[in-house]
Amino acid sequence: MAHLLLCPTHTPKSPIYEGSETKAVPHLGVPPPAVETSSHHSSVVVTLEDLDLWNKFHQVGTEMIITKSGRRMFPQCKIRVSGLIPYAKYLMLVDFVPVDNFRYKWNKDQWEVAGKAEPQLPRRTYVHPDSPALGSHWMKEPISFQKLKLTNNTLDQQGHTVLHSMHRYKPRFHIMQADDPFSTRWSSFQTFSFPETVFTSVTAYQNEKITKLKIYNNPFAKGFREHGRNTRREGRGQKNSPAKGQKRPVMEELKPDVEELDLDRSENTVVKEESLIIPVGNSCPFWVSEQNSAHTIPAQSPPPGEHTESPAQEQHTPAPPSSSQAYRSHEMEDTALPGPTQDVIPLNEFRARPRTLDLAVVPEQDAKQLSESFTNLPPLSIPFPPPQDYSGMVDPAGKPGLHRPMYSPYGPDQSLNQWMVPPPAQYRAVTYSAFSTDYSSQGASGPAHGSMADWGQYSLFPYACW
DNA sequence: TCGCCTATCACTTTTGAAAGGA
DNA sequence: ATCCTTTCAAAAGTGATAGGCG
Repeated sequence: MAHLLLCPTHTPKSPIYEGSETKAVPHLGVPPPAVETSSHHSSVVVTLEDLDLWNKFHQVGTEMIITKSGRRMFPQCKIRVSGLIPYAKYLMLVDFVPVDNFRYKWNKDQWEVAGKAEPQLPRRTYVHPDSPALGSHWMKEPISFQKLKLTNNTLDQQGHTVLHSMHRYKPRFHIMQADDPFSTRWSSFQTFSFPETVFTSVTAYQNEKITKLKIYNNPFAKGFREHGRNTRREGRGQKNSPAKGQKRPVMEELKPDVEELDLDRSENTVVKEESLIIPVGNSCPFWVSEQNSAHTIPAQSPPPGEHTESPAQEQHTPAPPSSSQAYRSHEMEDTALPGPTQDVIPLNEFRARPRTLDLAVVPEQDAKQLSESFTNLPPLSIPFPPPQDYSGMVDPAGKPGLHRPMYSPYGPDQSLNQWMVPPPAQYRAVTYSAFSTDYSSQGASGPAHGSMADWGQYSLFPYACW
């Protein structure tokens, strides 16, 4: 199985966002050693499991089904972690951030921008049910977020991650050192994301290639794979949906194409090979990099069907660790809180502004870039306002026991001692209002964001879900 | 009419309790 | 009595599709 090693504080060039459709991420036979230097920087390394599978999906344009009742992700969010302190306890969290500020539609076998994104929903952070656990536990085997579910039900009370359909998102993995859930140590908070895991949320598959990939890689779809269209369906009318007439070929028709896609199921479950290791340095304030790189790398991924030009190809090769935003991580150092009006967050000040991190660094710039890369797109009425969020909001479902303040970094002691400790394997939605006090000003990540208020409520973990 | 969403279907895998054996 | 393995039913998950809704 291929691994993608990701180290904090380095942000190598993204292989992803620009039309990686036809280009595989290069697999390096001998991964470069993970770099760790100064003592105050973490040596935590995060590897994305099933990288080959993720790459296959990413090359086509990953779609994730979201349903009212909640749907698991496929491929799964699964990471391997190393470099943790074996006897320290950590929380493992996942949340999802929009990649850009657009709503998409599937038209003529490709994704197009359909308009401005919906206002962001209160973000939920999924907490791995094993949390908190010792570093040795997390490093023992890959960490699977198998039970994480995505939903489009804004009133969801199950603690599932609520997303908008037809939007693009990216999961972020957070590692937070915490001796117990009530004493979170912000100095050990780190965030990782993988460009390969960007996906478009849909309520029904749009791209048939994705459908094929899912069917041929997901064991739960075996029935469809082996029997093709159900007998029941054979008798049904032939109405096409949801993309009427453009997709839903029967399985017999799918097979050849599936082979064309070079699907190798065994590879996805057995093959393990180091393909790309991103060493981590210490000098790269990821946030700065992320911001500054926005002018060279569109913040949003292009339509999966779109090819990009030379920049995209460059991104498929291992780049100098400090040259990119894509493989970013966020580390919070145990330093003083930054001033509330800063636009750029030095790494060592991340502690105070964790939630501005991965947020779609989009608005106007993106709109421009998008219009360039989507040559076939109709004129967009841009600029679009930046993403919106509602930090510190309670669970919209209003389930009394499920959302509670989790921590308050700006409290007297910043001890973050309000983590809830649910029983393992149990969902629990929790809200917190970290940074809400001054976040409105922090949220503005650059001049492109005209409205501070829009960014102002962006929270990292509005609430967590167990 | 179009685009998106949802309930339902038939199937499979996963899960966990119960039973049995060492 | 404890631990391990096996069995099996229930639960959960899958994509496809008809039909609803705005």
